[in-house]
Amino acid sequence: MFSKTCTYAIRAMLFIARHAETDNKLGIKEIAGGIDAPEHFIAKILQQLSKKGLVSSLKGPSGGFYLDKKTGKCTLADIVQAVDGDSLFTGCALGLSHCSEQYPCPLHHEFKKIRKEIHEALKSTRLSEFNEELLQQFTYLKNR
Amino acid sequence: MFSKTCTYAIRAMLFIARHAETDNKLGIKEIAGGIDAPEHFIAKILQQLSKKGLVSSLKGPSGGFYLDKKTGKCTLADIVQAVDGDSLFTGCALGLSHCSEQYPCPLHHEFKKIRKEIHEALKSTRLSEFNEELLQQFTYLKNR
DNA sequence: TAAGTACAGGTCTTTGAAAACATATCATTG
DNA sequence: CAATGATATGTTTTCAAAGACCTGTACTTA
Repeated sequence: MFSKTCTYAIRAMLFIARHAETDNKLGIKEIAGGIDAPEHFIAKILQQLSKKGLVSSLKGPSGGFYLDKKTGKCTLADIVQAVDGDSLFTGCALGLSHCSEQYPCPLHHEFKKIRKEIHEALKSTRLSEFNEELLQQFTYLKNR
Repeated sequence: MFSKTCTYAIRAMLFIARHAETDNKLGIKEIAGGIDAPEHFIAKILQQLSKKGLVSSLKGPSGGFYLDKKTGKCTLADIVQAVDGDSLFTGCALGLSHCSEQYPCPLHHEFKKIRKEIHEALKSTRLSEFNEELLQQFTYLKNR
């Protein structure tokens, strides 16, 4: 469903949401260790997200990544779009470039609804909400 | 959503369903030309599907690929599973190996419903049905 | 208080593996 | 034998991953 890069991005952001605040920033090593992801790869992804304003960061000693009031409000849809683009939400399931309402591919109408549901689900989920939810129920981000 | 191989497979099978019958078999060249796919690549995919019994084929002069009563009944879900496996239907959205009902990832419950819908949509669509539908409405399989 | 220095994110380049695509050869059948 | 699917192997492209190096921040210290 998502690209590997995208799943790492989501997991990293969820990890940050759970552990980091303005006065408690997380280093790349901590994040990579916390979600079992390659360090350099997660660094690259987070810098990409930071550039687009989805996560806050600070250089220097005791620096790191964190969420403030602004960045904490970003949705999972924002993350997916920043990493994978919006092909998941708008592209043709069969990869046909000219597929449209007027000239639909055989799967067009079936998948239009499903795509919308996926988009809605991701749009309605803010990182700030996960923060509490994650503390309550048992949800893992590690892969081993 | 699907891999590139998978979209080619679906398009090829839809093309066969529309044009081929037991007494009118389609060669690889015709199929490749009909859906704008690389010839040898589509051959490999169809042989894979043929091996798994999703499409009928015959060697020799005036041979080719076609659908009979048995193969015509296969669903789009069969094709997707044969090519991409069933990771799309069962795998974790975040790629977590231990994600389960008991230890769900943060997206588990949201996506369980969506996955099921995708599976249902693909399962309920038989190639034989598309045959008529395609003849009625204007649906393209080419990409240029 | 202003250089110096260590720390941590940011950028760019290179490597490695896998997916996508192509070529050549073999096997089957009318 | 000729047409056509089956198989095996090779090439290209893409993307995940790693490495080396740059830039900004904050603390130290004379």
